[in-house]
Amino acid sequence: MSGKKITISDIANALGISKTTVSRAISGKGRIGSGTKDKVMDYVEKNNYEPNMTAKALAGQRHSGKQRTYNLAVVWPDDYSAMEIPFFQKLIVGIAEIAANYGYDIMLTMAADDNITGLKRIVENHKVDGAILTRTLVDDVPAVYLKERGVPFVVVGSTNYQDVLWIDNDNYDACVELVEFLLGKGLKRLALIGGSKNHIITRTRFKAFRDAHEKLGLKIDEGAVYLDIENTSKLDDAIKDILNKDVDGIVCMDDGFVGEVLTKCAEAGVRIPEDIKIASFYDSTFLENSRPPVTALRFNDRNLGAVTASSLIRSIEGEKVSGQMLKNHEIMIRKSTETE
Amino acid sequence: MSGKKITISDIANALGISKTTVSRAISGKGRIGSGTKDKVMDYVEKNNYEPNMTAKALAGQRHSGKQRTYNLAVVWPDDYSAMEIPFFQKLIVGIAEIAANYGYDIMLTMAADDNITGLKRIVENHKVDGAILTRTLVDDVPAVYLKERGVPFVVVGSTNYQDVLWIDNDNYDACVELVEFLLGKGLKRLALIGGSKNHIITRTRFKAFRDAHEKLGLKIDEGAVYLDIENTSKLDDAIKDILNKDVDGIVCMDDGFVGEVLTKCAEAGVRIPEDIKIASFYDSTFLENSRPPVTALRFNDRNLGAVTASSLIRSIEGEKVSGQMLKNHEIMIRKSTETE
DNA sequence: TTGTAGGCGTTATCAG
DNA sequence: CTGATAACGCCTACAA
Repeated sequence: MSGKKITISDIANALGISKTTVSRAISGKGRIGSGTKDKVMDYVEKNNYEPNMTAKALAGQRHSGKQRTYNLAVVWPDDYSAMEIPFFQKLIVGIAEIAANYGYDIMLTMAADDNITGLKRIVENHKVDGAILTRTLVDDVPAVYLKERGVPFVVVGSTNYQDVLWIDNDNYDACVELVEFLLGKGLKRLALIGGSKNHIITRTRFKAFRDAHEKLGLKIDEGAVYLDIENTSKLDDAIKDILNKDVDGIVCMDDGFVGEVLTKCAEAGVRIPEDIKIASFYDSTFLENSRPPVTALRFNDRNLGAVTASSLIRSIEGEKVSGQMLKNHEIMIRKSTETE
Repeated sequence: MSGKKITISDIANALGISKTTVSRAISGKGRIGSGTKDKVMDYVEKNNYEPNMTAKALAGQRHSGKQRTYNLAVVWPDDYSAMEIPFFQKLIVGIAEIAANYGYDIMLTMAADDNITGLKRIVENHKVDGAILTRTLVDDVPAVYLKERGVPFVVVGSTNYQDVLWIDNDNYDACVELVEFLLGKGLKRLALIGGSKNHIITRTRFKAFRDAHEKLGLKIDEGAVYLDIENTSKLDDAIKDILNKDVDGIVCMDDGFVGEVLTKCAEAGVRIPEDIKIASFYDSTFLENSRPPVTALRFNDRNLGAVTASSLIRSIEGEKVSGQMLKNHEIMIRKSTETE
């Protein structure tokens, strides 16, 4: 248990060879005898040597001309509602895990829709090599800034901007599937509750909702679509409206809406699932344990984070990578949509 | 608009002085003639020189102690259960907000109980000026490491270690209050469900649970105390046990346990609050919206983060600061503990 | 296949 | 008040 940091010089001395050889053994570059290489790797393992990224970056500066920090920025939305969503938390765990494998560390910063001073400070002080935007916007100030500035970045979610690297779950397909599932149960009048239309995800989900109807030759009831629901009072109004409307199902775009819906239904004496079915486009433990448990789409957010991080890093290191859609959803069918 | 970065050597050459002098002019350290200093600063302005943080960090590595990165490390627990808890997310929002005010940025890293390689990498590469540990452990590997290493740090929560700066909510007082509230309603046989005994918070809560009983001249039923509940199957076993035991109330240490408890009670035909009352030592929107809503302790986590950050920064900047207990809890009384 | 030497940009030490 | 110089840990021509 050495509290001390071990360097390639230490290794070189211990093994009676030169720093160069050690460097080569570790980086894998240059010709080197497999015997010596094994010896070095062995020592590295036993004394758990960790390369000093700062020195690496400084040395690399000469040849690449570029300043490297081995840090990635992760940008979180700053609105209150996002704080309740475990999505961002899971995402960052996936990001951090992969980043660590590549020797990168994570800088976290918040950004409100138009306030990106935190991101700016980090970028302009050269504290990061690239950035991950964890939410895409229709009018995406952070993305525009990073692009202008020439900073490599990836967005999590789909985007309308050109030449922006993105990684997304197949939200569209998943939502279509879930709505088809509901319609297949014979439901005919579905209400929809969702958040800000400035979030791309809201538009994607809405489109999926509509398309699923059309696919089955049905039409949605525009009057039962409630978007831009961003606080409790708007939500309460929407729910009250819905309950007066003779719908047979309520689809929530996020798990955050569901609690209030369940509460209000119970207060109004509306039984779930007998009178109205409920489903959510995003799952959480809350929906799993609510009474009744609520049908929802589950994605692998941690994996999404992992893929995002590796894409960004590869892109930073000069590789040509392109956007991709991850297929990894699952419909968690629960009591809230049961038919007898 | 030269696309090239300019270094202190460039400045030195251009001005016909030495690198040392330039360095001094820029850092403000050491004696220097105001005339030369002005010349340098002038040149710096005109050619917008930007210091190379990487080189700074590397150089600082030797005379370790003085270099400033204006970064703080925030260490998150890496276990699966923590990912579901909004506490850490709220905490970091508070931290980031205050840090930004002081010009600091946040580096986020995960640490399992004994695996602190991420933290080590950050510290040994001199990427941060200090650290915040968001969970305290009985056997606290990260804290010991930082202390040995001489890195300023603050822990969120109480700790058994000496000379460690800590900031905590008044969990003990709050828990005592809640239990007294329950006992005051005439409940006599309370069960308790909690997580790992290696977490200080678990011990604190348990002690409060016991002390509240003693204060009223009552004794707890040791057989109805279930700790180290760390996965669903253990939880299910515990609940089954409890329901066979003729208790009149169940106290959960965290909101995460409550969902399962409600579900199992419903399945067993046990009515809340008529047959059994339920309360939680930690609140969340889940408890607010569950059926029935569950009585719980609410803390201001964001504020806790803010105070933590400002304590750390002041400590980094040489001020003498000491641990403190924040008084900011509230008992959210809800239907799950109603008496008719 | 391996070693030597010099440099990446900055700061601190020690002379002038 | 200022200037050489030696580190910080790593990388890579260029030699051997």
